[in-house]
Amino acid sequence: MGSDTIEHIFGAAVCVFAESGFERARMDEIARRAGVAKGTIYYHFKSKEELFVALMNNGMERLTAYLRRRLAQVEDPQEQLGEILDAQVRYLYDNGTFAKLLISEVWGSIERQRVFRARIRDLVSIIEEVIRRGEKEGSFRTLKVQETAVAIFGAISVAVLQELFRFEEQERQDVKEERIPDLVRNLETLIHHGLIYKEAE
Amino acid sequence: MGSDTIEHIFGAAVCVFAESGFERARMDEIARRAGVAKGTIYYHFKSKEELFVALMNNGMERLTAYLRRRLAQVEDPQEQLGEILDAQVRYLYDNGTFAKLLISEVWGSIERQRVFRARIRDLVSIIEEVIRRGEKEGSFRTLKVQETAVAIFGAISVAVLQELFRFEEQERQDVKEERIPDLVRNLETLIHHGLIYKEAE
Amino acid sequence: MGSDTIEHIFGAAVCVFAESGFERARMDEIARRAGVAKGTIYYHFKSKEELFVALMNNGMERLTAYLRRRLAQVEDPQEQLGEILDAQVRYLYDNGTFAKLLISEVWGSIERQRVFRARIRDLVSIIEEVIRRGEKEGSFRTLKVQETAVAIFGAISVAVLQELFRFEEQERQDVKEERIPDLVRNLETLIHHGLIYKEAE
Amino acid sequence: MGSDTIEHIFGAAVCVFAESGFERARMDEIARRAGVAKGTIYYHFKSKEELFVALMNNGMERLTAYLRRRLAQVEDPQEQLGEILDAQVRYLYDNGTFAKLLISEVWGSIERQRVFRARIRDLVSIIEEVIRRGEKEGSFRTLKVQETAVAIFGAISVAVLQELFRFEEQERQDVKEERIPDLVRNLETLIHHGLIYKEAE
DNA sequence: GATGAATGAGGTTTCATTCAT
DNA sequence: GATGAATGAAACCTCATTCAT
Repeated sequence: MGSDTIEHIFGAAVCVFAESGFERARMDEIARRAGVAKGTIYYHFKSKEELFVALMNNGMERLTAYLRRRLAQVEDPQEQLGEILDAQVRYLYDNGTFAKLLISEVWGSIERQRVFRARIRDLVSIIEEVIRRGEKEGSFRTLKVQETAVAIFGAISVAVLQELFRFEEQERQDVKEERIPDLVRNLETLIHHGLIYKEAE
Repeated sequence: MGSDTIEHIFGAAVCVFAESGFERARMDEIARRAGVAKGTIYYHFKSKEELFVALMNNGMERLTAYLRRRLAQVEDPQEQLGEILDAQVRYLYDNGTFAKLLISEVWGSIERQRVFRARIRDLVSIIEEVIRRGEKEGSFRTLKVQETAVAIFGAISVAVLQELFRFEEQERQDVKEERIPDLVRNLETLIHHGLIYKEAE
Repeated sequence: MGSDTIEHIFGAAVCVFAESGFERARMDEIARRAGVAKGTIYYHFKSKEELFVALMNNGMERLTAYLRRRLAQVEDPQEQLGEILDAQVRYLYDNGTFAKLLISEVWGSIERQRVFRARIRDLVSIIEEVIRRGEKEGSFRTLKVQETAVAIFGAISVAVLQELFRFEEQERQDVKEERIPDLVRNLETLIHHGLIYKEAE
Repeated sequence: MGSDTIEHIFGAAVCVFAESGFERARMDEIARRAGVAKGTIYYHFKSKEELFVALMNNGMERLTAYLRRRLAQVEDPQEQLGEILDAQVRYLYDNGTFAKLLISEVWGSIERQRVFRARIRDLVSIIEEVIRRGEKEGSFRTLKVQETAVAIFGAISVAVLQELFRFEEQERQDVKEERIPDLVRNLETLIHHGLIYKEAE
């Protein structure tokens, strides 16, 4: 069936793009792994670039949706921040390929940032909203909302990525259930309360 | 003088690599901007890869040295963390090209992480040392040292990068002196004290 | 009705072939403009080549038929030559797309000349017959019949083509009724009497 | 030597383009026949298109120069027209590959006509000048100058092309010295005096 | 030390054609 | 009769690297 083909292409593409990066990824390899002819990819996507953009949009939309779903489950801003941390760590950990691409291909290139501007906005603004609500409520410190949200996003992403690079695929699955809560707890403490034990004033 | 040639090549290479990324960067373009023939680059560097590695090592060494120098100027761990924040923000802001490469080419690729493992260790361990000292002293919270250091590194890098992408080259110089302190102050508060205004217990 | 489909395909094909030339013409585009699926074209024509040949044969047959019809209306060889001139100019002018293909795809390629040999013969021999009749009657100069016929054919075709390229589609319709007689009159004088005003002897 | 390489590429390109037409001509084949690597062609010419344009400009410039040289040898407009006929027939006959390309690729395509507009103008205007001089002198009939020049150009080109297609390469060389004068004489009579033996009035 | 013409493997993309529905 | 998703051969072009000067 038609939709099946696209699924296969998507599946193969995430892997190959993540393994090799956008430039080094070869359409041949994507086709081979998807079990379709090279031409078939071009029947569905105009170019390598378009395939990549479709893929990343898909991944970012799903991450956004997942974050919003998790967010809806709690009311208190502090708890919401916790949910976001846990959700983002979990999603990036489970979609390691996507995480790599997000950092290396989207975050580090101005052209790509332009292409994905809207989706990045969506993602960052979820964190922003929580920060704003916390501030209004009086439980959060007053900070530059956007800068802070981006920094939090960066802290989580880079931390997860580093973690992913430390273990090989198989090993990762084994330790996953103990590593994720650890990671989340650590980031949560850092972001909630900071490094300094007791505030001076 | 011969060393002059290498300087020119280095200067051109950082720009081109940062503008286009490693893969898309063309040796032709580097040669053109350096004002030398393509063969000359190959006389000094065995390959594109080697040129890139030399370049990044250089940049990371300089960042490391700069951080250490700044660190030596204060004693208190909390102030040291402040110095690191300011130093890293400033260096990445001033070397925007290098910052981009650090995120997109080094941080996001496992092969590159392997190549630069030692330098990354150096960089991250500076933050780690400060955290350990703060903990021992009792003024810092007890956290997973490495994970925290990486998260802080990520928070700073992504925040600066985002900032860099918001302004064009020229404009950047104009607002630099007011933006950097703003950025640093915000990151400092976040990392020192976290988002939550008052600790519950 | 089925024949309707073929009409649509033919109509789209002339346009696309003429706009892009045989090689650059894409079956996709022909199908799109004909309002049918690509497979439908292949249901009716074995290949792109076959579609093209069918198309050109059709056009050449119609030109031949038209020339013969016009020729039958007058008796005198000189008048017949005039009729041919007028008829060929008119037909090529009205079927600009066909005219282009005749020059670029049929006339300029030996393989195509082989394929259309018979039709080209038909076309050229109409002119040849008139020349022969004129010679026999004594009113025409004695010349190499075939070479002369081909030269006349070329003069008319290239002149009309040049004219067609000078005006855009719409504009062409507006000036058509004044340009065609002008063109014909000029060619007629040239071919009937030559450039030289008074023969020496 | 460098210039040698370009000569080889040019030589191979005319042949391949003429044999197969622009679209079907393969760069691989041109490279093979030129005895260079494919990349070498791209080192000297940015694209297939650019190679083709360079080639045709070269050919048209040489034809123009040759026509002007021949023209300068006689004074009388009627003799000049004869020279042009002889020169053009001879050049196209000797450069059959170029002749084919002129008709099929340049003359029959509006895009190409645009690209070569200036060179085509040069070529046609040589004939125009002779016609104008003849008119002024009173020895030539008054006709639309441009249209007439184009028609003459077309008559000659198509006639030569047809002749070229009738003989294979080798055979052509053998009959060349008797065929060219025949062709020229016939065209000369046609264009000088027209088909009609005696003017009626 | 420095040059730049030449290389050729390798990549993306195109598109006529097929075939199961 | 008609469809359109799928194919894969083939073409253009890129560019890191080499080497004779």
